[in-house]
Amino acid sequence: MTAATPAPRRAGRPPRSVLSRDGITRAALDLIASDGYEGLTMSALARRLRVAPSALYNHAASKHEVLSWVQDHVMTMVDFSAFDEEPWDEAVRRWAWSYREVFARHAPLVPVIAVMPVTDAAETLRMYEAVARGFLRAGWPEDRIVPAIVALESFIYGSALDVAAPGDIFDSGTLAHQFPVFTSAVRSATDATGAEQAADAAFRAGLDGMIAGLRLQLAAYSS
Amino acid sequence: MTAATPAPRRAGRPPRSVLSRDGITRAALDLIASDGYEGLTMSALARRLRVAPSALYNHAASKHEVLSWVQDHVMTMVDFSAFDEEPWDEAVRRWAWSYREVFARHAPLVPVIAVMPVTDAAETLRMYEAVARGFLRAGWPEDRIVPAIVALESFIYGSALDVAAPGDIFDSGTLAHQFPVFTSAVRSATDATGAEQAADAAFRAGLDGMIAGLRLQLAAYSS
DNA sequence: CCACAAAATGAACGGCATTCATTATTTCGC
DNA sequence: GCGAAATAATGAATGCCGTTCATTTTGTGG
Repeated sequence: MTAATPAPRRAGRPPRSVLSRDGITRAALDLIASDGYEGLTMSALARRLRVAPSALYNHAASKHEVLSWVQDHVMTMVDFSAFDEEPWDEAVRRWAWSYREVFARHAPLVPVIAVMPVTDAAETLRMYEAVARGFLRAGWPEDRIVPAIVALESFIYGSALDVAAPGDIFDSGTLAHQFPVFTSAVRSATDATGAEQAADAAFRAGLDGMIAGLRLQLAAYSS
Repeated sequence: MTAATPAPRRAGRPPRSVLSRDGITRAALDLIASDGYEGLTMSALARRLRVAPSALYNHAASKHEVLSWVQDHVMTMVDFSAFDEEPWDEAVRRWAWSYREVFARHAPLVPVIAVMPVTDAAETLRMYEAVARGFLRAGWPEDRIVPAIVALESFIYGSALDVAAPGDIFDSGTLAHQFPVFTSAVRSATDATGAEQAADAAFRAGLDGMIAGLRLQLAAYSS
């Protein structure tokens, strides 16, 4: 029984390639799941893949590129199936809640994804195609679809960041007496809903508001 | 004329303190203005203040704390004066546009601020107080004010990130033919408004939508 | 078969935030 | 007014990070 350590690989190209885009992406997601995004380093990634850190650079140009692979995979976790089954309002609502939940668990991706081109991000494009079809079917003018989607996405990204905020983020501390109106509003909000669901309450208010507002715009286009 | 180099400071506490919270914050903002956020390092900050990097840690516990000072100062650039002068709709609109513009120029602060407690952030609290007063005056129930503000802020933060996105972020590249509906929607949107104002169009659509939607909620509370 | 591309190792590199020992100065309690 | 303690600077060192490069081995196309 000496087969425990499988003899460290010598330098030089191995018989069969050890790394691949899919393998790296999977390992990165595993790492994120166990150690979070601060644990996702090129060294840790290489360690998990039983490879020297520099080997990664034969497949990815940079850590940023690895992050873009992760981002595209995370998009597959967003549920947009409601656009095939439900009326527009309800489909948008379900999609947005799913979208926010997924990226709340992947908040560090938000600043990356908001700026990253979708070129070659096939899964991301799959989602946009389904959503755009849903908007078109609901009667949206073609040139208003993308602005509306971007607006919803911006709200979703911002809200995903908000989920990570501590429950007492609005605690004014010693300065409370200088800002009585706001302090009182914070208190009555946390009384109405628990502090831990504050993010949910804000998301619901904003999403329902935006859906209603967009529907008004849609009605205006139709007339 | 040998007074050019003012003799490097010896080790030991100087007669009059060289550093202060305000001075560090100012230097950080200067640095950001000239070199951007990637140029804001503790070394560069120390260099600008003619001080050793380690001296900064007598005043700030970490770079993150410096960032929180910067954030609070940046908040003073947001114009919320409309809440004293205009009806609710218009005040929210002006505030939101100003807020987005400021943080579009400070996008790297967005993930920080969205999670940072406001305790001891006096300028930030000043803004919230004014906004909350505006909502109260417009007839909002006290416990609905904070969720509405958070919803608007989430949208603003997400939109600020969006401003930094490249104009051709939605270019589907070689995969375009697989996603015809979305590709066509992108084209007709960029035809209608220039690519560089895409972010503005989306922000206008979303903001007007959300304001209309929130006004509907307000009307519902009143009845 | 041979040149070249591909894919690994391992040793570097520069930059980063941060810590620590040291030194000099001020401030505060007695 | 004096001594102790807090304060605020220096400068050296630490450890981690992403990344690059020379080298070695293996696969592959002309």
